[in-house]
Amino acid sequence: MINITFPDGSVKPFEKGVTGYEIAQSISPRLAADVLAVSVKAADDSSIGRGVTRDLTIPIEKDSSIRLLKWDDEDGKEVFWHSSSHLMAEALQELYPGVKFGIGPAIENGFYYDVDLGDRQLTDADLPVIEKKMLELAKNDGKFERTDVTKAEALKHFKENGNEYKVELINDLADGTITFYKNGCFTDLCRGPHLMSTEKIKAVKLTSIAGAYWRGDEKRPMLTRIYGITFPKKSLLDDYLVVLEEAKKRDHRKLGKEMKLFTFSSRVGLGLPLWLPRGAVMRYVLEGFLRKKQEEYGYLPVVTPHIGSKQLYVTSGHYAKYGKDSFQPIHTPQEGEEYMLKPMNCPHHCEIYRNEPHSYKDLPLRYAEFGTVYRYEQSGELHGLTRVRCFTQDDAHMFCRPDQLQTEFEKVIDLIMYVFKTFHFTDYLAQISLRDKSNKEKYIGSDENWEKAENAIVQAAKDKHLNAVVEYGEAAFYGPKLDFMVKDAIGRKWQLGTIQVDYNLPERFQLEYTDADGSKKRPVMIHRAPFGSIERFTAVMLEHTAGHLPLWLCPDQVMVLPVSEKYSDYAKNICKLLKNSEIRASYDDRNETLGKRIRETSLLRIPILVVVGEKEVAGNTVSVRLNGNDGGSMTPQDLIDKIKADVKAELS
RNA sequence: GCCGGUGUAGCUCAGGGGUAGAGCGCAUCCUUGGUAAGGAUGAGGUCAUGAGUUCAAUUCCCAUCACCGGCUCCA
Repeated sequence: MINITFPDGSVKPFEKGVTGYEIAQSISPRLAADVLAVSVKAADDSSIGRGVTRDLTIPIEKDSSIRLLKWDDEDGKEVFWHSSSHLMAEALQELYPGVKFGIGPAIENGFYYDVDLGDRQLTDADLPVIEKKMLELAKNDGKFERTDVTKAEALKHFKENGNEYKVELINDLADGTITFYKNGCFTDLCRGPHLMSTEKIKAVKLTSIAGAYWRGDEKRPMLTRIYGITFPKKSLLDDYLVVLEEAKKRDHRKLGKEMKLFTFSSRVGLGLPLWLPRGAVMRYVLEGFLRKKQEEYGYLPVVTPHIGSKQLYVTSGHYAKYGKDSFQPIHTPQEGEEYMLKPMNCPHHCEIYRNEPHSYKDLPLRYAEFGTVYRYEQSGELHGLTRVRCFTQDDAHMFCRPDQLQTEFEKVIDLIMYVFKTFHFTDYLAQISLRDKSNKEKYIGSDENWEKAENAIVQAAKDKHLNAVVEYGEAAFYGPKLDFMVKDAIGRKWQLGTIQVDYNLPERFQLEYTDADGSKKRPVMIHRAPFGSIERFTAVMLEHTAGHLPLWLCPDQVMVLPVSEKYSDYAKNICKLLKNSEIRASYDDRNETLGKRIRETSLLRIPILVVVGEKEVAGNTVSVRLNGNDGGSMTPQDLIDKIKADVKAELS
């Protein structure tokens, strides 16, 4: 007998070799019907992990803690979707004989499979056909059969059916750990785990077709990637489709149009946003918000030009690394002169540092600038305001002594946390990017400095109780970094805030300070941007709020509507009164019905609506509507006080 | 840059081998309104661009460009 420990801490004895499925059956038939996989952690396993997800049919041989995974469990969903990708592969194999398979994993919302269909091209019209086939195959209750094979057997199998992609994958594997899974007539190289059978898959939606390079390498063949999602119940699919529709309504490109914030023009050029008056006002408010906070944190404002001589970027090293993929140099009437649009602000800030000699007592120096930069992003990568060719970084560079690095870093984390808290970005991902230690020659700077910087970041994150993930090999070539990612409406992650340590530029620009003993030392540089860029931040914020910006940030905080033209003058006066108190207000006395003007104000997402008519004029009051709800009647001064108080509360 | 899709009025979209439609928006007029669309009239389009097939192309074919979904990239 062995002891099985359940998540609630209870322990039950079972026969040695009992399967997860049998355990579920012993508890209840309902559980046995719902369970998808089992997470097992042997009692003698001292590793930190939560256990290994396994097939329900694999015998458990030792005392273990287990979790029976159902649909509600993220791990359960992963198994479900992974098995779904095999089901799709089976359908593809039946529909398109000779298809070759790459990889087919579960992803955050569903799964995909990369396939090589030879000369055949799939279009959206083929997706329903594949969906139908999948459901048909699923109904046949296709069991997943697991077999252990040797590397030689595995290679033989895939060489025989001519699948060079799987052969390549197997060649990278160690012998002895290879498993095959078979469902219906489809056999795949796969580590598993899988469902017991495909019959649990009751609803299928294939969402899109895309090209994807084999193994993510743009020099290798491009496979067809088919994305899909499946559910154990039809109603769950319907719910999901509704959520997707809702998410599309929050798309910042749509909101930007509706709220008249920004636009694009092909005549101006690709990826070059045009900020409309309302967007520009919002942008100024956003900048002011950060400018004020940065002043508290001891930042010094600087302003630098939008271009710099080519020599500047040769010095910084960016020309050699990125020159040919950038906007190309600007040639002037003067022979031999070349200028470049600035792709980043740091070289300019380094030159500001060099303007005068510095003492160790002056440091840290923090130069801040809303610096507009120009980057020639690949055309296929441009995306609304999240990826553009001209954008404004809320940039700052700290020049500090090595012993100040960690403190400075922590202060930046504080600032970024303040920004995220103000915008209610609670669901962010913090990622520490460190060196790939097996490949140190890729990085610039001494081993010792890297160690110090990496430790400082890890320690700072720990001190600030950041729940950060560590990624090795993701560091920039010049230093490690800490990035903050926030998801958009449909779950794509975008990097917003970033803090990067840099040993490279101080070296290249020969930056120095004089230490206490009179010797010349090299400062460490920190790049940081809490928003990342105003453009991307605006995009993500719009999607988060569905366009309902916080009151302090709204381009128009108040719209004053006279009931009829008779009360226009009163409306104008109210508007003026609000403006005198630095409240952003407009009035709309167009020849339209009140109902219509209210509707348009709502579509612009102006939060406070003031209606004035006969009653209000008589009593010198305003009738207030707040985000669509009746806010009652009050004096203009009461309204001003209320707005001031609300704004203050939002920013506290 | 690569793979797939889309491109019709300012916006959202319908249509289809015989040179175009709706709603919203815009303009003018009527209406002077009480909390999410008042009424009438009118102006707007080289049907993305360029070649080709055809008696005839906005429609079919090809190329280019832009946008959308991915991939690669992202100082």
